[in-house]
Amino acid sequence: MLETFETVSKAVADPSRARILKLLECGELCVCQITTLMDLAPATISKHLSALKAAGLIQQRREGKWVYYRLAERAFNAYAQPFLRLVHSVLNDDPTVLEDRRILTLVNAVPVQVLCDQGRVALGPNVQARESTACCGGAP
Amino acid sequence: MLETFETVSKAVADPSRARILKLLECGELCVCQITTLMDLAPATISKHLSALKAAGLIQQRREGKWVYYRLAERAFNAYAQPFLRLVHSVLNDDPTVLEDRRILTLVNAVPVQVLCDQGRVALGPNVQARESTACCGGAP
DNA sequence: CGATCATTTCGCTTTATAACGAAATGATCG
DNA sequence: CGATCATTTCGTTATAAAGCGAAATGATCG
Repeated sequence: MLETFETVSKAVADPSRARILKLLECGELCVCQITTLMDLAPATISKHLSALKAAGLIQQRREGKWVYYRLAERAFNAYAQPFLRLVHSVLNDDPTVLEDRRILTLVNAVPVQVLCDQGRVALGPNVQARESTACCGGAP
Repeated sequence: MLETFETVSKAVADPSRARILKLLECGELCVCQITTLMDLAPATISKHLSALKAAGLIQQRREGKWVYYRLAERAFNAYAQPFLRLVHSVLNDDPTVLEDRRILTLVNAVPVQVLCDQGRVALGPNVQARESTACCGGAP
């Protein structure tokens, strides 16, 4: 029991995974969509999703070439739903989460196939690399 | 915000710290009581308490030679109370937590001064080292 | 049925965390 | 006001976790 609690709480207690959970609150996403959104390597995202799934926080579904993840609907253990409810109730005005959701609207406007082929470029000029907020107007 | 969420969730997502929180649900305890209960080095307990305090989950109070810790009553950040409520609602029939609470009754029956002097010995024969459940009837 | 391609696993490096003993701190109480 | 002693900090070690690139997997669709 304590062990399961540890698995679930540790799964939540990582910023990248918390961001993924907040994204999935808006609806299911496939791996390449999440990868593009978070600007991390596919291997990294896959490992995060694996941790969230092992914790019973998310579930997967295959459709064609893509694997879609969504928040868990059934209670796989005693802790998953309580943690999901907690996460749902917080971070809703966090800047990172808000920015993620802004980009999410751009992602949803692009066919998944295009996203897999082109990555971030497919999102157009409204999206830069994550930390480049000040790089263009910076000192010469 | 995400950073604070990380601090609080990471503080909760450790079995030792979760056990401490469950103990403090029963009332405040001083460091040497917690040290005896958990059978860990004072330095280790102190660090855990420091992490819980930095997360706004507990607060401290000095009385004489001892420092007492209790669950936080005020909301030091947006996440502490939600996490405390979650923890309060779970793990209540976890074997480790139940055993901790059993030993807690023994601890509360002993003056703090005696506990500081003698450690676990002060609790009498009903308490062994943590992992010795099967050591006495084991193979020769 | 074989090539393609999204996803996952593997191997590795870097960074973070838990635990301890020893030394430092700092409040109490002779 | 100095000794004592509970607690904290420091320094270290060992284990765990995050991230990536490269290779493996496995489902799809020519």
